[in-house]
Amino acid sequence: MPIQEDFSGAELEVMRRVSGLPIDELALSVASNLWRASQLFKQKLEREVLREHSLSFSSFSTLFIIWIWGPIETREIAKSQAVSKATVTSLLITLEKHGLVKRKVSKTDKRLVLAELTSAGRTMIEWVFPKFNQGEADVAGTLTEPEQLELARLLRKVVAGFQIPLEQEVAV
Amino acid sequence: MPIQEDFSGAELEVMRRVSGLPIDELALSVASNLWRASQLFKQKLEREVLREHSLSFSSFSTLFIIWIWGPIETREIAKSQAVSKATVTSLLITLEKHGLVKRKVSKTDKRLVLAELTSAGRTMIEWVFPKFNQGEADVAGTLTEPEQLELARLLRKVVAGFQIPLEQEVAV
DNA sequence: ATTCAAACGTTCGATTTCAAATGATTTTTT
DNA sequence: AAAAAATCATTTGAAATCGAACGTTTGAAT
Repeated sequence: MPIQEDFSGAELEVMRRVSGLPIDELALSVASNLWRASQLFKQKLEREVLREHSLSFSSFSTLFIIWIWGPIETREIAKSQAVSKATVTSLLITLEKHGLVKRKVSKTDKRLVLAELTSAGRTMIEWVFPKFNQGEADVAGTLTEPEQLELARLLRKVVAGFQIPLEQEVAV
Repeated sequence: MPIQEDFSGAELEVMRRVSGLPIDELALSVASNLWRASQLFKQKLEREVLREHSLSFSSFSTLFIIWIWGPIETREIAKSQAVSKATVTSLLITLEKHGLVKRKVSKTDKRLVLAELTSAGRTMIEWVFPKFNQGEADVAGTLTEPEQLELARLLRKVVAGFQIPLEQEVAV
């Protein structure tokens, strides 16, 4: 099976050095390329799009979520971004400091905090998002359109796999 | 074209709200699922495998790279991990504090710093890596083997796309 | 040989990140 | 209704992360 020609040089060397150990090489290959692609993507967008607006990748993502979902609870931001509530607090403080976001306690449940954009925040996201999306298009553009569709489908399936953590064990 | 059924609920709502803007929805879909999958993967491994050994995802990755590549220069760790040199310095300091790694200045070029594992570091990575790989296998296991191969291939192609940044424009 | 430029790792300041602990509020039990 | 448990967001302390600035060392140019 000539799998070598599908590997990058570094990847091949790793495989060579862990061969002999009883490991799942295909899973290693999937995971390491997933991680590497995501990090390169993040860096590209931060450097080419976000830096000039003094936004971090996380700040931008948070701004985007608030833009999409209107006034939204802190805990929902955390869930949608797959980060802790503490992280969201920290991000919102930074965004508030920059005048892009406002926080207010919910009237109906005083434990909840709602986040919404200021007009400066709305201006910012509406200005930056198209450029961000262009960066996404540059990255995805490495693939043909059928390949992009397939990649999205496979990633979606992987993501869905995380959301059924214990059910099967409980069902015993 | 019934693409809806391939979207998750949240993803669909985002698409609905940005429709009307001239954006590349497929690229958005690829990028957001890439990022989400990578973050969920990182969190899963940190919680289920690394936490009990007091290792962060980055610490583990650094340990792994040093394990594979023997004494290795700081700049090469940075490149292979797609992080800045400053980050590597910080990670090596932490790893050194925990007695897992040793640093030494290169004899032939005093600007370079070489990192290598201590015996405690080697014991650690050889103990943790199989468990880490099992976590990778759990994640990849959501897909069939042909799907895993295809996902790895597509991600590898995306990664390769980052390594030819300006050539084409220069060629004009 | 001396100066100049490039490359390297580190330091610095700011932000992001998390788990654990905390304080406030709401819901459930009793 | 009072007490207990659960649920929030925040704070705290530690680490990760980056760009920019810095000092050291090497290589190139004069």
